Amino acid sequence: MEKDNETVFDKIYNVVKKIPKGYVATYGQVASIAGNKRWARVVGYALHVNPDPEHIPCYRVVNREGRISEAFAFGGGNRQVELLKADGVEFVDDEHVDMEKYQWDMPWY
DNA sequence: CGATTGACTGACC
DNA sequence: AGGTCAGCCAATC
Repeated sequence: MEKDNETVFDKIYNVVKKIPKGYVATYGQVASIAGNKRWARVVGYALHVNPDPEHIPCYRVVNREGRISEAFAFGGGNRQVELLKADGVEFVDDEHVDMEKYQWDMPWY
């Protein structure tokens, strides 16, 4: 059933793809769903390699502060903020997302 | 195979 | 309140 050939990265990608539009998730959140909360670093690394940016909305993944990492720059710095706004996500600051309202509450988990 | 890195988090000062 | 240190895990060189 589960393919052992899949790495943690693939699991993380799968979780990121599951993030509903209009919501954001934290690295620790994604890591927790992927398998272990301690994979927060791995999640960051996984998105860093980001083999499929078109299918992996990495811009919906933010750090625990609700802010997008500077290293994102996978499309142009603050560009991710614009994408999140387009999804209906509100910002408390130019770089901080309103986690209280838009953080993924994963209803099926 | 061993050492280093990394888009994080939490705790401590 | 804000900055710094250490810990965690997997992938890469």
